[in-house]
Amino acid sequence: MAIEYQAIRKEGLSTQIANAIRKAIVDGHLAVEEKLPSETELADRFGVSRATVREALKRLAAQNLIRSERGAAGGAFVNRITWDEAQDDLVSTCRLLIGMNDIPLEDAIEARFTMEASCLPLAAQRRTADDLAALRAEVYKQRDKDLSDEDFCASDVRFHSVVARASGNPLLGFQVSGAVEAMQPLMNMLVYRLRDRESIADLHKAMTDALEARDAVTAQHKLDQLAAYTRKLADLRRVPRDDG
Amino acid sequence: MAIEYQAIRKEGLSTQIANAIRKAIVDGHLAVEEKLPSETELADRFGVSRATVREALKRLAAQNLIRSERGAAGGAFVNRITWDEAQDDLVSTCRLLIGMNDIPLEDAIEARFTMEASCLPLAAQRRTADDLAALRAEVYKQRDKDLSDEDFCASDVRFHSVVARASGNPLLGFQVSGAVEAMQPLMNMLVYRLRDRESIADLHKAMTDALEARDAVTAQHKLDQLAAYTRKLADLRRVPRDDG
DNA sequence: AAACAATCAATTGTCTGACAATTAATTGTT
DNA sequence: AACAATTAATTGTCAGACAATTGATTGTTT
Repeated sequence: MAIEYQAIRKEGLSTQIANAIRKAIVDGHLAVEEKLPSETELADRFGVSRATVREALKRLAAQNLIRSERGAAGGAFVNRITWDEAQDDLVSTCRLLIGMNDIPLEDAIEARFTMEASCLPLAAQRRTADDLAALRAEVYKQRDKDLSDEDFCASDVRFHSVVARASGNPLLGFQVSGAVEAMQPLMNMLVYRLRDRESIADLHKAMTDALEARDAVTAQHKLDQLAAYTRKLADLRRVPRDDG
Repeated sequence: MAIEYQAIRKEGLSTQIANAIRKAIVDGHLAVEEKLPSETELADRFGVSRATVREALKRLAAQNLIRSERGAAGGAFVNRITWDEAQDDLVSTCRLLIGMNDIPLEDAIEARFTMEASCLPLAAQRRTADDLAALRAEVYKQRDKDLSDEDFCASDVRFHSVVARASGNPLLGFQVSGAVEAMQPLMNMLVYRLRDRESIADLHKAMTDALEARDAVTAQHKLDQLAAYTRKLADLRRVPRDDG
């Protein structure tokens, strides 16, 4: 007779407990802002020590699923995940992926501009007056000749994040602006001469004008030019290999 | 004289330690696969107890930044983050965001098809024979009349994930196929009649043919039809409100 | 010498019990 | 009624112990 292999648990207790609670949250058995039982009670229920429960809770806290508050009315509460927090996570994960997996600069540029382009038609339709104002504010900053390269780059990233969010679709804005911001460290490696900055700011202004006129085709055209310009800068930056 | 407010530490020790180690990893001071000091040594260095160090390590492990191995040559090692793991995280975060923030079905559909569309031109250029084979395999499954609604839906999701990754850009494929997969629970709420399934499979086949012919325009056209079809199903599914 | 078994040592996983810190609620005092 | 002190519940941290795992070492047998 064949042996019935029990589903052996290689995972430690704290991992199992974390997974159990995570499942409860994801499946909606624990509502947002609901309070979990106290650590001592969880320990009793799961039949483990408090230290083990705490390690499980720390895991969940690291994923922003819960937060712990001290005091008499304290405890662990289910977090409402916000777009901003989630985007921060996405950005830092993307940056790690790029850093650890030797993503070529060209691939990153391609991904970023491809995704941004997909937002343009929607942004042209739905951009608000606030969006336009935010875009113009960034363009204004970019014309400042005393701006450091890093600040210029940060402004550039903000500009394109606003474009992504101007699509009016939070899900789309979250992912695309995340992709744009994830690229910031790579963009910081580029060197902008004064003429480059002027050209880029000009393109940004033209793009803003096109969005104001709800002219998606022109906006797309300007974005293509920006992509080409960025690729050119990336090529220039490339150090010649010393394969002697 | 103005009081010099010390940077008060509301964060607990374990959080601070986790952040310190995370920074070391992100900044590259700890290389991939490098071994961290043992828990006891970390506890000594930071001047805290082993339990506190362990909670910090659990946080990092929850973010896939490190893993812990037992045994003589064990310890905590810096993880190489893989695209698949990162995508799993992205998908589960997206699903939580959608669930907790009452994203309308239409917004989710719009985001998903918008992002997928941005991959199409690249996919038409770069699709491999393997990609085409994978696409055709899914279409074949979708023609099976005995398939459950859930399995049909899962195949549909896999089909579009392959399209996203056929763009040949890992960064783009990661984000777009993540977006597609994040939608699966929502798509599972749709009801497919037999005729719907046939129409969808037909569109999938036509899209595959277009990609094979490197015809991005036709592929885009078919994707637009799929989007329209999905929107129609979503509309039908909507239960009439009983606002009596 | 090679193969195998037993032991050892390092490390993480878990438990127990204790105390500190924080904070809401309660109680007491004016 | 307003304010102060106490209390109770809860998380945060600590110290020390033992179990479980696993690579390395050592010893034994063939």
